[in-house]
Amino acid sequence: MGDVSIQKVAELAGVSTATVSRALAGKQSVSAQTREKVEAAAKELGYVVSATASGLASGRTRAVGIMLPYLDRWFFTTVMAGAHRELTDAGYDVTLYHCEPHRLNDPDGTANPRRARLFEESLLRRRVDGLLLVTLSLAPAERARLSSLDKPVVAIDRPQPDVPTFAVDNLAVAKAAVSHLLELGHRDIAYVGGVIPYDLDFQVPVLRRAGYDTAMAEAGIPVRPHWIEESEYTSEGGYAAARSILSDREHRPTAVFAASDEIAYGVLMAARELDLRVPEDLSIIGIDGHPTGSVLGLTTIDQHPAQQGAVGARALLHALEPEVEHAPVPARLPFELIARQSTAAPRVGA
Amino acid sequence: MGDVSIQKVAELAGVSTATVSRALAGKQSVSAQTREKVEAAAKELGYVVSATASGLASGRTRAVGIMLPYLDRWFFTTVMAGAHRELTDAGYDVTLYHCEPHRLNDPDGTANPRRARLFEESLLRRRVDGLLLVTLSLAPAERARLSSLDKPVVAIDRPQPDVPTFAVDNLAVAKAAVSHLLELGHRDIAYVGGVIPYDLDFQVPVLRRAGYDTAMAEAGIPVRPHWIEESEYTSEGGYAAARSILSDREHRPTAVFAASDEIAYGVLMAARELDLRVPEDLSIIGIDGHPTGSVLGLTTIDQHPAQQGAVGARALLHALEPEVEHAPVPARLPFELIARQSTAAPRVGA
DNA sequence: GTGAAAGCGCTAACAG
DNA sequence: CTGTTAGCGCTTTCAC
Repeated sequence: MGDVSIQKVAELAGVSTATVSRALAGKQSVSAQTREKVEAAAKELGYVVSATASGLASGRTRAVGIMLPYLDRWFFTTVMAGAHRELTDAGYDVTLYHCEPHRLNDPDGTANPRRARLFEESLLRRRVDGLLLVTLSLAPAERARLSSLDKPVVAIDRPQPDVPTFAVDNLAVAKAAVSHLLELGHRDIAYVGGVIPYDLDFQVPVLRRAGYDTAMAEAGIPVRPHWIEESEYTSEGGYAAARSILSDREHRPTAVFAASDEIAYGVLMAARELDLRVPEDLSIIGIDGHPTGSVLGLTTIDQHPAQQGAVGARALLHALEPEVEHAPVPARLPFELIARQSTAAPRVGA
Repeated sequence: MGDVSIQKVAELAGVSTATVSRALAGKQSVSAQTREKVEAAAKELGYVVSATASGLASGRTRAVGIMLPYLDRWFFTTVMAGAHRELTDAGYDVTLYHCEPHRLNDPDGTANPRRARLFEESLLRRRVDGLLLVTLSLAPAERARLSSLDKPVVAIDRPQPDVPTFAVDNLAVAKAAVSHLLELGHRDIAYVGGVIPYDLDFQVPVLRRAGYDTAMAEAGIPVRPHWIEESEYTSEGGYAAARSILSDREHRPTAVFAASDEIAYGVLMAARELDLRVPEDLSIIGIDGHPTGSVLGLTTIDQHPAQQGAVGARALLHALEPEVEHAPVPARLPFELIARQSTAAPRVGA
């Protein structure tokens, strides 16, 4: 096992290796009868084509790379899982590239040897036919490397110059979150979100913040600077930011819009520590659709990350196999308000 | 770029392709002078060896596979992240295999086409030099397939016959959790844990449960059957189980040992809904070291999953390159009690 | 529709 | 220490 070559299959089927190759690749130019013989022989011998040999001869590896800034964070791995399924269902193997996030003090990522090695070595080994970039910001030199590879690339969640990108409308997502609070009757709404080290171009934070600003402006509500707090995308960050916002008893908001569910968890805990009841004293809404939110009762906007991954994967498959019919790729990714117990109308006179 | 072959490097360096190959592979049998020339030429041309060509010629792909039952759950992806870093630092690429968990009604996994395809196709393409199994239970036929591959395999967190396995001492982990509660003075301790679909052999649940039983027995405390509740390893499962245990006001425990942090979150919420204060009315301890626990104030036993992944990866590297000196592999994986706010001494007369 | 033959780009003896 | 020579196992013209 593992030592069954195409040669053996050819002998057993009584045809040439060329024909075995064609038959097993599903090429049209093989008679039904021959195809059957070949398939039977392959099955009997337990033959499966060698990835390396096939790759060398054809120039196609039947593998794609998924590149992520974090390998252990829910949002990213959920996108990855969605993409992985789509890709493996289409017969591709998946190679995982960890592109460590930029540091703010190293915007080019050039000072990060792992990141440099990824672009200067790993990718150049040409182990994959295409690449899926998840929430990544690339430096110009890195983009140049990618395009020198001359392979299809698709980005998810963060636009890249010259790369087809699929993302939810982050502005609309943020506006929807704030609108939910406004419709409940809130006017004093704080925002916690913001700075992420990997976020070189600050796309998502900027858009979410912009959605907040826009929705508030449209509602004719002036925003108190004190109500806007920066936070990393973690519970700890949200906690610290919320402590700051909520500690001013005079001008305490009645609601908080957190730019992620993880941040919202931190806000939830800060509120509890300050003996603020949720939602009676404070409404909280997050963004993402993180599973723990269901048991914490967090209202959120689910952006269906697995589906985002699947959509990106499908787009890549289209590029990889233009001739094959693939499931269609939606242009706009959907999101969905999930109202739970952390939001309600503000108490009158609060 | 991407079209730079070893030939070009050889010409530029004025040596044969064989020498280029040797020099770049770091073989000893190359003069320092030649090596420098070759490296300079390779660098100038931006040459990186082709993974497929090298793999076909040498029989070694310089890639390893990581196989996981879940691609979107914190514990598994954190193990994966730890392994990934170790592997890429050693120059290997990582291919990700998703081995969908067994269903209880399909213990062999034979009715799952994706899983079948993984073992009957993907792995047989021999894209990787070795395999890391994370928390996986394999059917006999699947194990047979693996060993027919004749490649090194290392398992993490769940023993496989004939496969070197690295895992924390789950019995000791569970005993440590219960001991923590006992030392605080609790005697009425409930257990929530248990059934997982993928857990064919029920290793982890069984061991954690056994740890609970043992610790309780050693303390001479009889266990109330009502205090043992099965749960999936999710917040929802923990919530449901806790509602059941805590609803009996007569025989309510003063502490709950949850077999995972996610379960513990559910217990936390159930307690809150029943107006039980934590830890005054109820102490809760989980297992894992999940990050949200820090902000929720959950006492837990951190089992350092990233480190588990790293250790497994290192063991695999040892097997892959016996000649190379690798970082040592600890025999026993460490764990650590992290006491936070969810545990305290029971109230007197509670 | 099928076979023969020529590589794909590299590595690994084998000489020297 | 280095070059020559065979392949690795498959795919793909090019004939027929």
